[in-house]
Amino acid sequence: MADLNKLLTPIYLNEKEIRKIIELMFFSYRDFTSGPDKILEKIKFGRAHHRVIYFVGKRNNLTIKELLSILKITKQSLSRVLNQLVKEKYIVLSIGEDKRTKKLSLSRRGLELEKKLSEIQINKIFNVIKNFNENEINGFKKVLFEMIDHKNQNKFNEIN
Amino acid sequence: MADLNKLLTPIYLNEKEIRKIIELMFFSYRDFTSGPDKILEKIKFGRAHHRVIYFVGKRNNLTIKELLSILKITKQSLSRVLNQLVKEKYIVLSIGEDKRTKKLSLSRRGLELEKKLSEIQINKIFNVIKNFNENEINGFKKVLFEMIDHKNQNKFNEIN
DNA sequence: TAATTAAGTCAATATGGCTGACCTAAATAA
DNA sequence: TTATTTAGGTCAGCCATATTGACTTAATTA
Repeated sequence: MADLNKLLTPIYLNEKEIRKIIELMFFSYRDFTSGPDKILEKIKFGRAHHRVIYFVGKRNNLTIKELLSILKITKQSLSRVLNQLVKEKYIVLSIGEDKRTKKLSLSRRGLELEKKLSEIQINKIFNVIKNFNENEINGFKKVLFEMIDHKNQNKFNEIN
Repeated sequence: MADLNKLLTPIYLNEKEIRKIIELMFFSYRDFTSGPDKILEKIKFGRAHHRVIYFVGKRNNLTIKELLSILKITKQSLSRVLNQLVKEKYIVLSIGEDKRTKKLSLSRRGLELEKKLSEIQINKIFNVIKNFNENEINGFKKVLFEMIDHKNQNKFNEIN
């Protein structure tokens, strides 16, 4: 059975090859986030601040609830980060039509920081994928998408 | 110029499309690590323990220095995690030919945990990529590889 | 009017990083 | 042979990010 498996399984489905993917995920994600991390450090922010700025920048007038459902962290965790961003005027709050809700948006200052941080990642991705053909890039995106838990794939689709 | 760019830039190199990749990286990495995280939680370990177990399992008789150069964390950070793994008998230390060095290897217990944790990620990847053709999978791997900082790509090649 | 929802807050806890300072023992270079 | 470098260890303190649990307020909805 094990031998039959070896005969019938294409090489790219071997455990050894799959383990390479595990490592590629680790190394690439680490280096993918390291650029923004360095800038954030200077202004005493962390990766969590970047995420908030990123998604607020993407969807202006996001409510806290929506943001929590994207980030999937507790409101207590978000609270610390968000309060800092509001206090330091990167993010502006306003009250929604439903007066229980609050809408988040980037200030000019916040938008500047968002640009600065995302630019690094955008450039990195651009410089990588420009050397690949459309099929390869689509393969990359489709595989990554399928690596997202089924229940969370909707979230990606919702915001895009 | 901006208009010319729009005319000449393929759609998959647009900022909007690249931002999707940023999000795919975030969501996929989060869900990729969530499986092992749940198991680790039960035995009061974290993701850092998984990494150590993973790379020691991959390369038996790894030295501390080599492990540090893969993980790129400080020895003080590694120390806490590693001491726990040794104390709880997941990892065994022995002295190298160069008597200043120590070699790390997994105990039977450690190997069992490694299997249990990696199995989740291996199965997840297997179940995703089995539905893709070889070109798409290669595209995926090649793009991920190129997302690794140049200076760190060697590290991936060394261990593979 | 009662129940639910959105948001906020206080407190305690855990994990995973970091810097800096300092130590030991072994290997290597001058 | 002595001096330097290297591998590893340790103590202390700090910071960021996350968690759980308990409780509050105000607005909406049943």
